Amino acid sequence: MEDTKSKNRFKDFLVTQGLKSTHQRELILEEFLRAGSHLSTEDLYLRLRRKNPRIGYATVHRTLKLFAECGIAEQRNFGDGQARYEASAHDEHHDHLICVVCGKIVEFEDPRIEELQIEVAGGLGFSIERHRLELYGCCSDCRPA
Amino acid sequence: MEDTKSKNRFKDFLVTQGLKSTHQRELILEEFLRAGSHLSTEDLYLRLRRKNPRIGYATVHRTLKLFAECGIAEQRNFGDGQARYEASAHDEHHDHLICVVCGKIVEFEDPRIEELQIEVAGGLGFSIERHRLELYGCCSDCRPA
DNA sequence: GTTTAATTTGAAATCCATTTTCAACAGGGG
DNA sequence: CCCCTGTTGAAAATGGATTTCAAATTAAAC
Repeated sequence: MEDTKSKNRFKDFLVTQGLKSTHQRELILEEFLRAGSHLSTEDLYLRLRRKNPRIGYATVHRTLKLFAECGIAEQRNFGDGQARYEASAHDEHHDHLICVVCGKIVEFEDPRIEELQIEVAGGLGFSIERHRLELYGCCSDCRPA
Repeated sequence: MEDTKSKNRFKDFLVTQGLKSTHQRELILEEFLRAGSHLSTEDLYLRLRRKNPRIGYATVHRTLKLFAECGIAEQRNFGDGQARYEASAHDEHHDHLICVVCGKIVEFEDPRIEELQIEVAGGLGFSIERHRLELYGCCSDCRPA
């Protein structure tokens, strides 16, 4: 249950940072974990409003930043001018394939590419800390037969 | 002379699109080609102001979009909240290494990585149109000996 | 349970890069 | 030169992210 893991990690984070556990933070975490990945702040905000109209955009925004800070979420940016968040699977990293027609986002991972990145960077004197790889193209559903 | 090539391409673009060749557009293109790559709109605007105080930000912005449209420039986004533009070398593609300490940006290219990208995407039913690969790390100048 | 000190909330305001508006201006064909 | 159309630039609008601040909530202390 990744959910429980994330919830515990967030609780621990709040405690160690001297922050408080609130109703809103719980609601937001619940909904964040329930909803699929790659949601914008707006997306999550609207989903939450449907169930609890008394929640504020600012709170959703601040809470998502907390999630990122404590490591249970990662911020992404696919160039549409909106930050998106996804629940992070800790040990495994992945990159993204984005369909330019329908907007579908698929995750993938390839150790050979990672390997080459390290090699290339090393050759230029860099040690890599993180990277971003996004492939934009057309998925099979959107390609004319 | 890549410069002449870009200038001609832009001229052709203006003609075929029924757009006009103006003093400002020439100035902006000159300065864009002269200045190094990875400039933000603001950067270029300030450089231009030094020589010609009568040029407007909106014009620089619009003109950079024209450059991108006609293919002599590419828009980049390295996550600092500002779009950057670089002169595009047509036949060759490259990716970026960014030093998280000093902000230095190095370009690189590796056909093996490109190859693998196509392979991986194909396996998931995608045909790639373009991609973005950025490696963030620490350059040799910034690494403690 | 009550008090207290500190954090959190949410509506609204602010920020800031980008984009649009619009009246004055410039290009270039006729 | 004239006219039509595209262009310019100052200013305003936009839109997502972020901050402000008074009121509300939390959790520790009493």
